[in-house]
Amino acid sequence: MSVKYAILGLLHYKDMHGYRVKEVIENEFGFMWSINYGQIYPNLKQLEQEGLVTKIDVAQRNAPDKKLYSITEKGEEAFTGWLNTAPERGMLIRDPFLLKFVFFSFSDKERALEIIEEQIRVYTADLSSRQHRYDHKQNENIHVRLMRELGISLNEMMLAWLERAKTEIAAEISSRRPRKAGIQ
Amino acid sequence: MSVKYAILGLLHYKDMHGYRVKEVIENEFGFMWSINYGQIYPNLKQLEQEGLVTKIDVAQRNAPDKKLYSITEKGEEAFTGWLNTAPERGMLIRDPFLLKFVFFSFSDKERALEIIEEQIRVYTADLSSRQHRYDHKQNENIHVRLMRELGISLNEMMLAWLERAKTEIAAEISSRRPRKAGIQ
DNA sequence: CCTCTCATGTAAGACGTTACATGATTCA
DNA sequence: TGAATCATGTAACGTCTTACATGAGAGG
Repeated sequence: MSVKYAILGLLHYKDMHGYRVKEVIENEFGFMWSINYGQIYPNLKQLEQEGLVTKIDVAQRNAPDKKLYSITEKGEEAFTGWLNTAPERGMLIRDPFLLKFVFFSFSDKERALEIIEEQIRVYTADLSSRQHRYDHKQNENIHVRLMRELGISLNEMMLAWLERAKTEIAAEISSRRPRKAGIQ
Repeated sequence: MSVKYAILGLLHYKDMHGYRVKEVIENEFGFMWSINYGQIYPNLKQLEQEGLVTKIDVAQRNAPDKKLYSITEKGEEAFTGWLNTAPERGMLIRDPFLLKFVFFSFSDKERALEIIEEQIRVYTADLSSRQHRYDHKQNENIHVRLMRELGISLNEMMLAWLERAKTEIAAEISSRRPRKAGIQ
């Protein structure tokens, strides 16, 4: 949907080839975006056909040739237009863990707790890598810095919530008061 | 990907028809899931073919007929198997606003602030409707209650972050120290 | 020698969204 | 009369993921 504009935005910042685009998106937008070559290369081709970017082949000595893309004036206009428009739809979180979580009342409680603990480990690792990245890169650009802070806040909030969930669910197990499950 | 299991999970809780499935998903998983009939009806058909659910037609007097689906034993097994398996991939947030946000260093600062303010209004409205739902529904099921709390926490965190972002960006504008933009 | 990184691509399939079609009843 | 709610569905179109294919150079 907006992969196109994400690429355009990166090319607006500097010329890049497809491989680098993926790298930057993974490093910078990794917590909110996933991308793969099956999206990048066809999109770059399409952007070129639409006249929003141009391509030059660059030969390299000790690495494969690459195709450097630059944004055109028409591309700049498209990008600016998109940027100044209010975003279409709101945030969507897709997390297979959260979906399972809602149904944990129907599952073996001990197994549910195990999965929660696994998840805590995952988020803890995520948080420390984000923290590390935040501390060890210069956060010169205010927007990029704020985004990194958001990633950290999100992670911290999830962890706090998971710990609370774990405690409450564990308490329910030990007090053995099976209640009727009820969604809505 | 797991729409199938979401439906199975709801049918595990009680018999439902497609229309109701959508309603429940929107109300309960609304902040992490979006769904439409184009997904539900074909999925129900497929689940039936796989023998995971069965269907009965129910005639109604003052409303159109409906097709009530029930989970089968095979369906229960499939659901339990899925539930006890560690979730595949991690959380993915898709938010067109956040994507724009990263690029706001390239945009007209005043316009960027306007968009941020719009976003604050959106999240404020979201929060109060979630708060309202939390206060006015019985939260008998611990997992459903915890999920609602997560939604509220998420909302509060986003608002706090947006307010901070707004203040910092406004401060930058008034101090007029244009810095070089830099992603990584 | 084997694996990693660099680099570009395609094809098939899964998944999701939008828009349309139908039609009765209820409520203002 | 018109809109909203209840209810089911499909077709077309987009988007995303997975898996494959290719190949050179660097480093252990």
